[in-house]
Amino acid sequence: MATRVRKTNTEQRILDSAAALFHRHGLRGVGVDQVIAHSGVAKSTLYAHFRTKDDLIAAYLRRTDELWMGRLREAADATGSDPAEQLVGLFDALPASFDRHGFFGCPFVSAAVEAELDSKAHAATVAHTRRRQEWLTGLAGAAGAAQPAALAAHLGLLIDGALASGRLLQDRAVVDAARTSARAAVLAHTAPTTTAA
Amino acid sequence: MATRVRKTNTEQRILDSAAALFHRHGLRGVGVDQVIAHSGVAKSTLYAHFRTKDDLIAAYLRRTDELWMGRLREAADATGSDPAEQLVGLFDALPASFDRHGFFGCPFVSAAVEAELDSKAHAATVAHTRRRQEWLTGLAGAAGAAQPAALAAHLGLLIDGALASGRLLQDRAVVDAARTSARAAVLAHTAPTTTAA
DNA sequence: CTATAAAGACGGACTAGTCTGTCCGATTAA
DNA sequence: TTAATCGGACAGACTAGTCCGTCTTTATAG
Repeated sequence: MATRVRKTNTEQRILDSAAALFHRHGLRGVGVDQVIAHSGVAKSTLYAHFRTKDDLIAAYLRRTDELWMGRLREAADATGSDPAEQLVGLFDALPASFDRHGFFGCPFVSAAVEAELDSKAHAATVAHTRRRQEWLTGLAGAAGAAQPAALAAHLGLLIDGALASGRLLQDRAVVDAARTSARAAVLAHTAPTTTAA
Repeated sequence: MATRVRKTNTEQRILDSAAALFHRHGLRGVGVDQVIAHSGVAKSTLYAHFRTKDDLIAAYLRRTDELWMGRLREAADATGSDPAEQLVGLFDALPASFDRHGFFGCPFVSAAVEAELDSKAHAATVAHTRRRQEWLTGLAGAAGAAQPAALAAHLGLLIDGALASGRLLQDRAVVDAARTSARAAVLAHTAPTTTAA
């Protein structure tokens, strides 16, 4: 028990440092030496918990996926029980992410840029994207969209765009633009009479 | 003259290789040795033309900026002379980019992820983003938008989102979604009666 | 209460390879 | 002659990952 607790603490400490560093400087921009220096952990300890740097990155991305999806769900739920409203409300999670981590964009877009196609890191970004799109597709279906997957793809584009463009423009106002587009897209896809792409 | 031509040829050859490699594997994922191997140029020649790797990256990004802006302008002009139509038509340049280079996303988003804040590469991404937004803002003003800069930011978000999300989802259908949103945004911003964010 | 054993973490040297950037002599062409 | 290029050796810094001896904490047995 006690050992289990300590072990968890160390792993979390490593992952906390990894998250902070990877998010700011990118995956390839951070060496394991920087991670151990930031976390105050011995190199051998890091490698006792993570077999390779790729494994460490994958673990960081998995934890980020959980955090990220949790915030999206929270923001969606906070708007009530109407799925159509939730699809718009989830965008409230974005500015909070800006404040928390700085204007450094979406960790998964960054990872997609930097990870090799055969790495566990790349697999983790694919898994996250799929999870997110499945969730969005489910909500879109509940909202009565004629083509739930198409609406989900549209909303995914708006989420990724808000983070990518927000980083390039260094301006969080793009989040409002994304929400405006999201509302229009949800309306167009759930309109009973008119059919929209 | 002849020397000027040869020099230009060599430089172009290096930049061609750099563009192909950087676009596929990222800035940090490509070493100068790979660039010289791909271009068939001696290392000393590369360093005769570009003082550092950062300079090479910045030159690559400047050339990409010109290419990129050129394609956007072409696609916009191809739709006619109505600025509002042009703002939607420029999205036709996006799928062509997918076909040409593969699903590797926006070079400037990638560069923003990988470049250090004090590098020339980062400065080049900022310059490109600014150029693009100024052009969009001008078009938005000509189209009669109440808040040209806001509409431009909205369209920038859709462009970046289409490329970022297109890469994550590996699906070019997002471009259509982006264009749909763009049309709605242009209409909302240029509607004489209703004021939209 | 004490002795012992196990587990986890520490510190840092070390290997082996990659990276950017420099330098020099030979080659080619105007 | 002069300018551009080539080919490759080279330095120095950085990289991921291994290994080993030591320390501290905790659990257990007597």
